[in-house]
Parts: sequence; C-alpha cells; structure tokens
Amino acid sequence: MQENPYRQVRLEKLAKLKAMGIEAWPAKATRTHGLAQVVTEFAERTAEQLEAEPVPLSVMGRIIAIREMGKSVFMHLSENGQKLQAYFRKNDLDAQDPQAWEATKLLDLGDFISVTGPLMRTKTGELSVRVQVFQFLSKALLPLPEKWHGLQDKELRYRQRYLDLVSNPDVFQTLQMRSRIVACVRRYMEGQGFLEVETPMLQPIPGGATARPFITHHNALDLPLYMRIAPELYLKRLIVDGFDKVFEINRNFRNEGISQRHNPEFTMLESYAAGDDLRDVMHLTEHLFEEAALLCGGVVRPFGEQTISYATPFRRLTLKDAIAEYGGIERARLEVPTEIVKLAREIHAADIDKKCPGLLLGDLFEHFVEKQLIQPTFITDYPVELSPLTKNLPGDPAFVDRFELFVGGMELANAYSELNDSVVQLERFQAQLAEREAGNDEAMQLDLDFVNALEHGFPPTGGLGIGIDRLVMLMTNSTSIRDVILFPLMRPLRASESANAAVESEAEEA
RNA sequence: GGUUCCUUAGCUCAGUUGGUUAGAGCAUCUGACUCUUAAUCAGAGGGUCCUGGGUUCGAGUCCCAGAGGGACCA
Repeated sequence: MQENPYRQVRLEKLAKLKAMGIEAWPAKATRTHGLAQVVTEFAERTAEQLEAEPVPLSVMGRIIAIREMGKSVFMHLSENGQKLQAYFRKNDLDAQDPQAWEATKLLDLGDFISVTGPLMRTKTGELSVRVQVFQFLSKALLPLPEKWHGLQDKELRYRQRYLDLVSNPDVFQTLQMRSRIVACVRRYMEGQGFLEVETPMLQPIPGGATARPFITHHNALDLPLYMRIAPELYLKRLIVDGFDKVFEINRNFRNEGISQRHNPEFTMLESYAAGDDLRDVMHLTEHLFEEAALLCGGVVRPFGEQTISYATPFRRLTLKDAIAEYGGIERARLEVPTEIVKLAREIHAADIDKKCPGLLLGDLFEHFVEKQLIQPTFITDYPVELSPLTKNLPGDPAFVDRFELFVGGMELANAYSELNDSVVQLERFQAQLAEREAGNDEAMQLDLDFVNALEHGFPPTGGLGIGIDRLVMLMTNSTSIRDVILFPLMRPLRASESANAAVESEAEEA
C-alpha cells in the first residue's frame, strides 16, 4: 500500500495509545443500548426529565463528526444509519480517569468507540450522552470521505461501497429498504400459503429461460456445470413431486452485458401454484406490488420524472393491442404475416429473414411499446415462439397464456399458465434445439429429465417470476440497478489485478 | 457493440487563448476556546493533473493511442 500521510499520523496516535496502555481493538464493546434504540426510545424525554431521572447507558458507534471547543468536545456517533451526539467534558472525564482527556485527543473521524454516561439534552435540545467513560473499539487508519458532499464519484462508490454507505445516508436508507422489501415479499408469499424452497444454482443443464449461462466445472466429478439462469425447471419438478405452492427468492446468473437495468447476477422471486392459471397469478402479482408500495410509504410512488400508482387492478392489454395502440398501427395489419415483416423492416429489426412473425411481433413490441409502459401494465397473449414453457391459449396454437408486467418502462415480472402437456413440451424443446443448431446460443437446451418428470403428471399451474432488483429500484426511486445492489460487478482495476497476481505467486512459492 | 462526456490533493471541486512556483473548501497538523451543529479564529503541510506517446521554446490545457467510469442509443 502507498504510504499516505493520514495513515502515518494515525499510526503515531496508535503508538501513543499503546504507550498509555489502551487497547485500540478490544474483543467486546461496552454497551447497554443500540444507538438507534436510544434515539427512538428517549425521543420524547425532556431535559428536565433526564436530569430528575438520570438514564445512564453505553452505546457504540463510529465517529462521523468532531467539534472541539477547548476543554469540551462534541462528537456525532453513527450506527445503522442513525446518529447520536456525545458530549465530552474535561472535568467529567478527569473524575473517572486522569488520562482519559489526553486520550480524547487521539480520537479521529472514522474510529469506532463506545461511550458511557447519562443522557442529557444540550441547550439547543439535542439528545446527547454526557460522557464519563469511553472505550476505543477500532482505530481507523484511513480518513472518511468529505463530510458535507460525501462520496460522489460513482466508480468509487460502487467499488468501495463501505465508504459510500458511511458517507451517503440516502444510500444506506435505500439498501436497508431493499432488505425490508425482500422481507415483505417473503411475508406476503408465506401469507398466501407458499412454501419457500431452495433449488440448485449449479445445474448440469441450464434451463428455464433463454439466456447465455456462466460455465463452471466440478473437479471431483470432472463435470461441466452451469450457474443457473432460472430455477424454473426445478421448481416445476416440485409441483410434480406434490408440493402445491412453492417459491424461491435467490440469485440468477446471466452472461450478458451490464446496463442501468442489468447486472450479471440478479435476484428473482419465482413461484408456482398448482391448480392456478394466469388470472390467479395476475391477482397475486398486483397485490404483491401494492403491498411493497405500501411498505415504502403509499401506493403512489415517484420514479425519476414519473409518478407511478400501484393501486390495483393494473391495466391489462394484449401484446398486439399494445403494439397497435402505442405504435399507432392499424390493428388488422398485425394479423397478416407479410404486414408484420413490412413493419419490422420499417424499424430496422435484426435478422428479419430468419425470424417467424411471432418473433418479429416481439421486436415490434420492444420498439414501440416497452419504454412507454410507465404505469403498471400486464401485457398478455404472447407468440408461442417467445414462450417455449407456456400453455397455449384455448384453441390458438400460435399464442400462449402468458403475461409480462411492465412498470417504469421496464419488464418487472413474467408469468405463465405453465405448459403441462409433456408431449407438447418435448416438441417445444425440439424446436428450441433446432434454433440452437441454427446458431442462437440463447435458445433452450433439451432437459429430458424435466420432460420425464412432466410425464409422471403435472397439474395445471400458475408460475411467476419477479425481478426483485427492479422492484426495489421502483420502490426506492433508484434509476440504476447498481444503486440497489450492495456490491455490483465492476471490472477489476489493473493495479489490483497485478496485486492479486503477486499474492498468488507468493502463495504458490509457499 | 455505437455515440458522447468525465478522470486535477484523502474527499468535493475550480483552473481563462497553451505561458512564471497548479488553486479553494472539507479533511490533516500546530495554537486559542468547557453547550457545539458543515462550530469559530490564527498559522502550516499536502499533487504520478488516469497511463503512454506526439505537437510546441513551453502542455493540467492541443493531437493520437490505451485504461477505468458515467450518460444516451442498440
């Protein structure tokens, strides 16, 4: 590490602490209360009440502000996004320990300490701990980012999230809210009678979605394995097994580009309910969104420049109707394959000659509609070519009983009346296989064991997938997925690569 | 993948048409101050101007290449 003057100064302070016999990194903190607990529990207590009925306590926190006033010092301690003031007075400290006042000079921004003493209110009314004794918990050797502007550089914020979270309270709030939303979703699903399960992330055949997987390898079995792109085929096997309602909230991995809406690993909720069809899943989905919005403060939420209402029911629109409406296209043209090709040429869709009309409808939808669906909208009636795992619409072999939910111009959810006819499923897989051979490496692979499972009987089932990261983006008004992921993927810096290489070569020598 | 913008002190940012020794605030250090709130006051130190080439008497600034990142588009 490069020698940094801040670090030098703090190492010298550390040496002084040692000389005074003070442990800079003790094993356990003295504390009776959490900092946030103190802030809320004693919020109403007046200065007089605190004087008449003293509340002695110990709290720990990181020092985020120091204001020195000669023989007294004010500091703000922070924990869990909350802050509390500590008031150090030379006389108070001297009464307990003659060297304590000297030790306060060795405190720096960023240090963790615990303070012990009675609660008080300052003359401006701020709740504070009047410190009698304090304990070093961790001496910070490096300085915190700027106290007023925080850490602004997006690259540094994502690379060094610990600094981002320390110096930007809104980031802390957002990421804390993410955890609350996930907990809320979990509660909601359990309340609807779903059982949470965990299915393999390492899969010999990556299935359940059209996407490129990450490839890995199991040494002992000498077996190529894939990080899952979806849990779908395993969760459906559970329905065959006799579970009636299951869900999973966990990571999927897709080997694709990174954007404001895409991270290579992302969190999905998937659920399957035996006996249900797409109408039931819509109902489940819109109420889940409403529930999450209520948790975050109300059914009407801001998102960027927009205001989005999650009041149920959400709008329902077929794929073709949506293209006609938002593209200003005569509805009848979408029933004629040659007209669809003509429209696809107008928007310069890729590989038109290789695509069937169903796939081109998908292109038209992306071009004309997707970005404009700001208010929650269920798009239904998808072409079968886009949906190999979905049941056909009654009497229509070309379209399937599927919806995708769009909010804020993004795809948020995807749901099917699941295909439970094993014969048709095998045909669909074979069609995908042909696509693969034609060079589409995102087309699905054949999972014969899955087909075999279906052949043992698979009841009608409503299946759902919700992108949790995007849900959190909407609920916390974050326009980049990276703002709702604690540690988004970043390309490693060259310097750190060579540092790692050095460490590895040392390890090899040893 | 395409277009475009950004990278200057630990952090947040200035930096004129290419011109002497690259500035400010916060932070740090020294001193003053026993109820402060971005505390205040006085002083000091701190730079691989992202990297590598080039143009020029002279480059943080102009040109080329590269790295990382942001935004928009696909």
